[in-house]
Amino acid sequence: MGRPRTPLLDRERIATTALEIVDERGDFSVPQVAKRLGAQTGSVYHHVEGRDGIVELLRERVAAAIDPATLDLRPWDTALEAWARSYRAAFAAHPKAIPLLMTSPVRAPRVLEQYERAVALLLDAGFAPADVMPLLTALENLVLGSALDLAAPETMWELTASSPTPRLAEALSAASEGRADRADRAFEVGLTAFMKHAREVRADTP
Amino acid sequence: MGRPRTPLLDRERIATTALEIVDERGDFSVPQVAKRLGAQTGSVYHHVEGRDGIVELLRERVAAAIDPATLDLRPWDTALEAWARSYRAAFAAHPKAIPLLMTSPVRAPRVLEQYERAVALLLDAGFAPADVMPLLTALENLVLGSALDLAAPETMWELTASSPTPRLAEALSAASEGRADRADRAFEVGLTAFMKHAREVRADTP
DNA sequence: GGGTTAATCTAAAGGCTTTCGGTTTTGGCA
DNA sequence: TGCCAAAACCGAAAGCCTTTAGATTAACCC
Repeated sequence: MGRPRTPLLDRERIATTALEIVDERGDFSVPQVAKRLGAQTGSVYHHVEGRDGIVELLRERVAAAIDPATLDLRPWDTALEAWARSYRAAFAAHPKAIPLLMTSPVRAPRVLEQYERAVALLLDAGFAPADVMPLLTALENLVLGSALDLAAPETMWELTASSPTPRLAEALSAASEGRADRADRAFEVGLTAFMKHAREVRADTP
Repeated sequence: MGRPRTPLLDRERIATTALEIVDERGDFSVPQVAKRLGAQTGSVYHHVEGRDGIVELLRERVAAAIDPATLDLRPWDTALEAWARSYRAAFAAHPKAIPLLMTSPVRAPRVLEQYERAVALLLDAGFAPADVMPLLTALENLVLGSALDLAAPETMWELTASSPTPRLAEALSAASEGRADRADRAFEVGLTAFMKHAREVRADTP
């Protein structure tokens, strides 16, 4: 009891452990984190703003894997596309964490900076100021929607050949892929559509 | 105590009450539902498969507002676009419920039927069988991603003029809309992009 | 060296989910 | 009509969880 010679806890270790648990079980609790770090439940609250604080830490941790260098690429469309892929890949690396993190968007300073640079990228590329936010928001929606898809269990589309939905079954078997492949292809479709549209919007901007 | 003359609980009333609470507070608990219906907590479990069962009920309830008649429209692109709008509107009607419902997609029979018909719509319109699921999944991602956006609090983009992200602030003020407007416009951007791409895919199909 | 701050523990309140056994009513069937 | 299984509810309890508060000891700064 009392203060230990070498600290047991800090935000870093709490975040790492919580993410570890989430990767394993799809969820976490404060007592679970504490136990794994050899501490008591209450002690965790000295380092973190409650359970929600830990979730926010996880959001930042996962989003830290988004590669900011993608936004240095040129031309603008190459950069934007690479950024979107990196954004999605960051979440795909922790599929079990997605339901926990998706409910509110990432707005850590680290990511806000990237939005700033993405805005600059589009403005400098000649987009009209009023077009920029709707486009970036649509891209974010695409990324997050696809990430959500990645967390959906396979069994959702498990249909027998004799199901009452023969044409759905037909379309599923025509794709003949696992759910990861299907999720990837759907993301590619959405991204292709978005990029094409973005290029047209820019071409139509005086 | 004992069985009451007129039942206090049934799945219908439980779902209605839970949705009511979620619309007010953004979340619900079984004791809250029970109390509002004048019953004890444990009694609820006689009608429903635990708390998760209630969430599934809410998912179905909200998705029931998707208008299946949209899929009767022709030509195919008018139908698909109307369906997507109706799909999103169903969730938009309960913004506070979105975080609770988004974590796994709706796969109630009622909605599965609509997927079946959407598949038929695209196949009959001349799409290649292998293209259908990726397209529909991408559309679903777009709808769910945009719904998620709808649930995000305004404060997320609250930036002062003197923020360290001047160009983001510039783009936000150029749009000069509330968050609901911005979410709507982003959905429109995504939907426009998707529909245009879908038409091209079909045009390229032999 | 002494006082302040930091990190931990113990303890407890209050909420949640879920299960179980008891009690009363209902509805079908002999 | 009378009986009995099933249905619907209550009461209670187990075992989680989140969060707060006070006590205890170590570290740090002057």
